[in-house]
Amino acid sequence: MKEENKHQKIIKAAVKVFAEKGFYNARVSEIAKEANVADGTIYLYFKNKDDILISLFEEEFGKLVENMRKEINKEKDALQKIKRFAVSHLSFVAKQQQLAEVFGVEVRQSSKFMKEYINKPFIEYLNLIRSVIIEGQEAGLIRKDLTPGIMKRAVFGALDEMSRYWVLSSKKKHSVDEAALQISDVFIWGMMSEEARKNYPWPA
Amino acid sequence: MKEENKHQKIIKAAVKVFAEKGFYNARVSEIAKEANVADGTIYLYFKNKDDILISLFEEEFGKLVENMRKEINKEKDALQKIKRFAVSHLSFVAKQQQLAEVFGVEVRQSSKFMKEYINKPFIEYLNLIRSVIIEGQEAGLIRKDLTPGIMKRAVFGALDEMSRYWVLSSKKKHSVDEAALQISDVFIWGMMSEEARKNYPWPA
Amino acid sequence: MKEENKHQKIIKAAVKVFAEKGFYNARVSEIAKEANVADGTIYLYFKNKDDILISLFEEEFGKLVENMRKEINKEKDALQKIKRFAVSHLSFVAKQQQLAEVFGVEVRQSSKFMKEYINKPFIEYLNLIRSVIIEGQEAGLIRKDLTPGIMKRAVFGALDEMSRYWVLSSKKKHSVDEAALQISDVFIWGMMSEEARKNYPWPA
Amino acid sequence: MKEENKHQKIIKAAVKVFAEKGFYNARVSEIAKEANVADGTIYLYFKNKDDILISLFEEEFGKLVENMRKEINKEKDALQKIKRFAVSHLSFVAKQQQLAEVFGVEVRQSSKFMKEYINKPFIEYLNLIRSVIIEGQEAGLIRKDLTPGIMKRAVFGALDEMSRYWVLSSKKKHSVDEAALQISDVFIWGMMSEEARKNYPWPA
DNA sequence: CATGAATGAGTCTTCATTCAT
DNA sequence: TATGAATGAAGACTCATTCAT
Repeated sequence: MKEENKHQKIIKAAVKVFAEKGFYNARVSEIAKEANVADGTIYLYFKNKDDILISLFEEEFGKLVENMRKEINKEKDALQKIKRFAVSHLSFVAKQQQLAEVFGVEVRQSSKFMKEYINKPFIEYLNLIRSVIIEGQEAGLIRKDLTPGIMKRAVFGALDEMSRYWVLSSKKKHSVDEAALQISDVFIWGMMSEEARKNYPWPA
Repeated sequence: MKEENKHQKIIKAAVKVFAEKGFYNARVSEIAKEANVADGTIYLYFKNKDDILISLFEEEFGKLVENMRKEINKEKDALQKIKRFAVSHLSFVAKQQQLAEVFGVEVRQSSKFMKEYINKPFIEYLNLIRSVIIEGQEAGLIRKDLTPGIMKRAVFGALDEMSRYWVLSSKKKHSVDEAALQISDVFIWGMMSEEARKNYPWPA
Repeated sequence: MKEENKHQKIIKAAVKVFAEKGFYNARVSEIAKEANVADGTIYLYFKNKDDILISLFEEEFGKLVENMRKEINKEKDALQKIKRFAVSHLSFVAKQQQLAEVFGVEVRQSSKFMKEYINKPFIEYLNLIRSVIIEGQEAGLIRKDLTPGIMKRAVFGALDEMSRYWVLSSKKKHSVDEAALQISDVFIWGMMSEEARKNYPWPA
Repeated sequence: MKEENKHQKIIKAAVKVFAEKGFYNARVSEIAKEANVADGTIYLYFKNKDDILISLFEEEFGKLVENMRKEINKEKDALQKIKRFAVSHLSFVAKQQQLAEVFGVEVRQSSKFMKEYINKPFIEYLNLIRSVIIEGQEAGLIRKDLTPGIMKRAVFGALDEMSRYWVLSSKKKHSVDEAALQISDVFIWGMMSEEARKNYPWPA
């Protein structure tokens, strides 16, 4: 039982340190210490500091995407899927604060070079929402005048801004669940087509 | 007038360089070159590199807040104010891409220390939305079950994510105006109270 | 009188440190200390450690070539020029031990990449001998069956090996002058054409 | 016989890697890979990286000395021995390029500490020439005014510079044999005593 | 006020060497 | 003996900041 996989140990340590300090203020040596390995060991598993962040994204964001895909498929109805997305997203944030913090910050700030690698899984994540919206439009539940590419960003942005607040503030005035419900509710009623509004079973 | 205020010149240069490289990859010497001053001159006007970003925020974000306050006050109705906010916000992004990019990225990534200074004007900006929502709730236009503190973040987040896309992507598939309208429309219909929905003059 | 040119100061310090430790065992920080500048200052004048060595070669070896060109032109006769070359070469070695040591060692060992830059002035130096030999052959003083490209290396190699011994050994059994005379004498008599041997004024 | 002595396997691999990269740019792990052993195995056979080079010298240069001793003893006459030395030396270089490259470079560049060990066999090699010269002087074939300690270096240096060129250049304009003959010829005629010159059977 | 050459603390990264298996 | 994952000391280089002019 040699110890848990070292690659994982380092990723986990990096999440912690990146969350605390941000990528640029994180020291490789601190990640090493956090992971209980020597500095040099990091470089047996990662090409360089950038590569730690990139790998972290590919692997962890990948898991997140897969997980979310399963979550929303538990719902039949596109509008319910949006609600489920909101709840799952914020629940992930609540459970994995540090990881969420890293995702939230680094998706935005990393250098142009890294963005290329980092955005791939992120776009996939966004496109989960896009698919749901298209599905809803085809089913007549969602207004057809709304551009899915705009809406996916609106929905994600609303949730993400909320989670950023939640993650950073120590106060946590609003419970995450409550936020998820309010936000998804507004989007559902805002995007719902005229006819769906008549037939849709209350409450959203 | 050639000898424009040097403080301003440096801020302007910093906006450009921060937008291009991000704060951590920006070199003070590059800002100096862009501003046509010597490296040392920067330190006559700013305490250090952090201080450039902080000042930039305080001053430029301050202007933005003031401007937005005027903009939304051109509308009487809270729902229209929200639409105006969306349009003005994205129009600012379109006109001042670099500044918007700096705002968008650095609000999130800057070190905990700086965040304190940077968040102040940002919170003010968010609270413009909050006030509008409260105003709308008091006027019976907006559902009272929605928490203004959540909704301000939802609205801002939706717009911000959109603008981030717009700023970074070179494709610009969706016109900013179109995005502003769709997003505000969804929020308006989503947040509108039952009774307002009956009386509210079409279109939103 | 701000202090002597810093570029020169660093080169001079590098010669000393490279001579003592060799390029690979030389520490940039030691060169800096020897030159009485900060570590970072080195990088204002040189791209990197390699560049110090390359510049050193280009500049100092360049001077050496020019100097030697003048020296041998003081003689009319190709055979005398060879003697003059030998004497001047070893006299340079004696006067500039450290520089000679760096030249001698690094011409050979530097990485293939640097060799490109380092060999240029070295080849020029070798070709001074080549020209003299060709000149001697044309004047009928030197055997025509000898390939100048081979002989230039033989003459240089003989002197260089001698100087290496002289520079490294602390004993210095043989005076440099004596060595220069013996070596050039052997080459002169060995390369001299049959007819020159009859007419050539004694001693060589 | 597959399981060749591992010590030998490592030396052989080191020759290849040192020749390609030079001692300082050679990686122990690369030698290990080339030798098909684990990194750690190297340290079962050698104290450290330095020790690989030192052993390599002692063993391989030792062989070279022995071999050369036999070669020159095939000739009776000191002048012929010099020719034989030249031809054998360059023929060795041609046949064992990599080893020659390592010898040529590392004799010069290795750190002062290693030089001690490395020079021993090298001095022995040089002294083969010295003995021949003394023998020639005693036999009246070689001028008595020449210092054997100088001449041994001149002869070796001339050949070595030639071989360095031959090993490094890809062009190989001059055949090695031709070079050996020209160089030894010049030395023979240059060192030959007056009286030998009258009686010595042509051609040299 | 302005300059920009100089500083040197701070970090990533490499790689010879070790040691548990 | 043999392995090769792990170590951590060491060094090149960067860049925010200072200060003599």
